[in-house]
Amino acid sequence: MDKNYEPKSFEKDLYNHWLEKAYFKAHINKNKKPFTIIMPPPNITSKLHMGHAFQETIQDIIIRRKRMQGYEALWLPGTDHAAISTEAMVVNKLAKQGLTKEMLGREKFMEHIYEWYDQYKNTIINQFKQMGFSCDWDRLAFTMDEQNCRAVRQTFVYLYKKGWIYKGKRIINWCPHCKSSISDAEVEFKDVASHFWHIRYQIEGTNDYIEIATTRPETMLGDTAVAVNPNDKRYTKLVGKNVILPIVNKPIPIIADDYVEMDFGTGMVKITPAHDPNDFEIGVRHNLEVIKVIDEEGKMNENAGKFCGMTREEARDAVVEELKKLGNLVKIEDYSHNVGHCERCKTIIEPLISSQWFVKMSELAKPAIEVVENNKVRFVDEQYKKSYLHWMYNINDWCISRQIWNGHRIPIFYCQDCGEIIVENEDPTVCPKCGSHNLIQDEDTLDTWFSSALWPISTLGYPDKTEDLKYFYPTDVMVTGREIIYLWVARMIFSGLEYVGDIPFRDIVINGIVKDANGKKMSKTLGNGTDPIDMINKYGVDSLRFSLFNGISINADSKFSEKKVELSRNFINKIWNAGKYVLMQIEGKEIKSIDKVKLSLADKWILYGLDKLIASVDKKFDKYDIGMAASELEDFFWTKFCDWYIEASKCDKQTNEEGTVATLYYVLTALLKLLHPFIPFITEKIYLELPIHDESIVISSWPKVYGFKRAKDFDLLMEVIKSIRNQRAEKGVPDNKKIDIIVTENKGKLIHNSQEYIKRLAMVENIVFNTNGTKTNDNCVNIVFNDFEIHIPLSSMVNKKEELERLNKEIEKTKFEIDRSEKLLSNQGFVNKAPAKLINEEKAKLEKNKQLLNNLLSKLQ
RNA sequence: GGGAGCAUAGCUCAGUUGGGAGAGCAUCUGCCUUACAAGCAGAGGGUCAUAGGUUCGAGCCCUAUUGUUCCCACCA
Repeated sequence: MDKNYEPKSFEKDLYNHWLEKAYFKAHINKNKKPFTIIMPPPNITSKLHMGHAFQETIQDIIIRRKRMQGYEALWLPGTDHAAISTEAMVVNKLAKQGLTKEMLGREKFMEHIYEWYDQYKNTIINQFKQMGFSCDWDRLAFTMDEQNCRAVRQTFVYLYKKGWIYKGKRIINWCPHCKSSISDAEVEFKDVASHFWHIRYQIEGTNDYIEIATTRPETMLGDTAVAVNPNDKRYTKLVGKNVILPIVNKPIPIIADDYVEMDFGTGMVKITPAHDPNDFEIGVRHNLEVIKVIDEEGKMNENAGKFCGMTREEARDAVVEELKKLGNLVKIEDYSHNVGHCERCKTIIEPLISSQWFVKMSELAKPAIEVVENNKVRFVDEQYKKSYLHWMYNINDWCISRQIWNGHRIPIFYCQDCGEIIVENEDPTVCPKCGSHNLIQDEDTLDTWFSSALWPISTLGYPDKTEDLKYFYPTDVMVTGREIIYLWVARMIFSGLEYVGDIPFRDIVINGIVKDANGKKMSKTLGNGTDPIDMINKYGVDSLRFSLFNGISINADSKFSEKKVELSRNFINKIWNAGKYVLMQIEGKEIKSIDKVKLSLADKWILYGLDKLIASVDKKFDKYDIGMAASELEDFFWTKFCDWYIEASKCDKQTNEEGTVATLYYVLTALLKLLHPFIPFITEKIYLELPIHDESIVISSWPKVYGFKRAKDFDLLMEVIKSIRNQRAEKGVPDNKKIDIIVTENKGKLIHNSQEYIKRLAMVENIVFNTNGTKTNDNCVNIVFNDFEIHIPLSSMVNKKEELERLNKEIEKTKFEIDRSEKLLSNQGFVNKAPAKLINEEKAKLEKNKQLLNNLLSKLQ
């Protein structure tokens, strides 16, 4: 092995080797249980960011352990076509060349889209490979590939024929500048300073007026009602009457609807069903006429009368002027409120009414609620179960049509001659009703989530009933972000249940967000993100991976900092050096089985500790508590294995080399395996250097608890060593100066048998045993244990007064402990109600401390 | 506006079914001890956000308050 840890020198080669050996490929194997993770597909054109690095590594860690545990482990990767954002990027690119979608036409435009995909598709995949992800790359899927197209088509046809897809009206977010509908997610709400215009409406047939307040006076031209809260006593009498809509001079009804808040504005809301989503809903409930007054360019249309042709902004001023002239404007108030803007061009969104396709949700939701309620599908973090169920109970029908060209085109064909609607698995060429060939396909595409919803089944072969589906499905765990529980997770659940009759996954792990060092979300616009590739180039993949997990909870948000990567690199460097040392020790030696050798105190201690570690790490893994598993492994490797065991083994190897070699090999091998899911490269690198090893750590077996006996004595010995070290430091003895100690051993032979450990680890030159009861207190620091005493003659440094003070402090501490135990044990409530185990422990402590106190007091004489 | 999470050492966070407050970093001290100075050894540092309650016993359970983060909705 090289002297220094240089990750770049081996990471790439190891990964390529793993690929060549096909370790990540999963096959149907009836002798093994499958374990399956389907990767949430990243946007095909995206670049690796910390979010990916984190979320994907979680899956890699889980799947690598399962593979080692002997499961047929499948991690199936894929990419998403991200219809809207890709279309936007391509439109922008074309705009720079002076081109628009419309100029090119649908077919040519789609060619540009696919060119774009081809250009970028390998970036993210190659970066995933650089991260060491153990996916079965031969199964790489794409939400627009042939398999997914068939799955989408057949699902659509199935739902349509079942009557669960229908056309309905809905308000969409329309960007008058981009001339496109945009999704809710692409609407940016910004606080805008504006006004509240108070307008009075005459009540029909009276001289009474009501007053409403609005931020959008220009939409009043399309008003078809005024609404009040049904519980608003001020207005109860007015409900059912009409008011005269000013300017338009038309009677519109006053209706009652819960949506209206009594104490906001005047408690009266003008209702414009064509230009406001909430008003639209109210319109549906009350059967109101829908009058569109603004067109797709953001201009007033013919329904706006004399305002026709004005922009929204011009019309607003003109309407206000007109109201003023008519005497209907009561007052203008300053007001700032949230207004939706187009994320890309910053134009104010115009909500417009339009025809959209919907999926009826009521029937699909039922089983999807049931499986989560009864934990067949389990949110590992229970808090999400509640919000999932709440959303599902109140689910709205799903609007699946999008007015863009990129994506799965809606497979609905219209006969231009007889109006027949044709929905089949194959594109029709002739109308089955009238025989016409004059057919056109719906212009819209499907919501990207329509194909994503099928992801766990389509990637395994759906709509065909494949062997893969039978073997690998339902998958085991889905790891994803909390912002897409509704958009994606929920839809995968009802899709799996409806289309293949089973849940898509058993466990759902919702991972947190990796934020910057200040706790801010990493974002492109803020420029506070760290490129994972930079970290890899500087510190290596393992360091980055470990830094993302060490000590964090994967369900909580975490803070990333380069410092953490550096610290992880330090740990991995420690592994490198420890590996180097162990290899030096065991090189050329016969490595005997651990049950065939004589074990030293230290050997027994580390082996017992390893057993406990394995059990604990397994428990944490099974709870998906992998961040804690990582830090426990680090602590064991560094503190117990390196700082204590390896140092102690330097004594043992003189007298019991066979045991030391066997233990070093056994423990290091197990630790490398336990660490492998987190840091695959260094663990493989060292593993392959071991004199005895399997073909690769990737496919080696996960460590199991052996059943070693506890070695209590070494724990006591550590206390002894620590107390000597402590006294040396307290008295200012530098580490390079060896000292002599005197030991009085009243009971047992622990110290007698452990002299080499003490000498080496506490920097002691000579140990003298005080066998004849000589008084050794003078000029000594006396460390008192139950069975023995350590006297450290530090004549030049020990001040008798100081030593007396130190002893008194020890005595006080022990007295305090005794007092505490006695109080507790005389408390009837405690004795009656506390568990027996605890009471016995307390009694034992009390006895021990009483004896210790006697020993200490004797030192004062 | 609705819902959820978090609040523990200067910083980042652990703290399993309630049973004596933990780690790492940072700080201070001493060491180049032949795997490792990207290291080794030692030390100091906390009214567990606040106020109540349940209990023999509360960082942990209950209630309220404050601060903070996120999700959903976007309000005329």
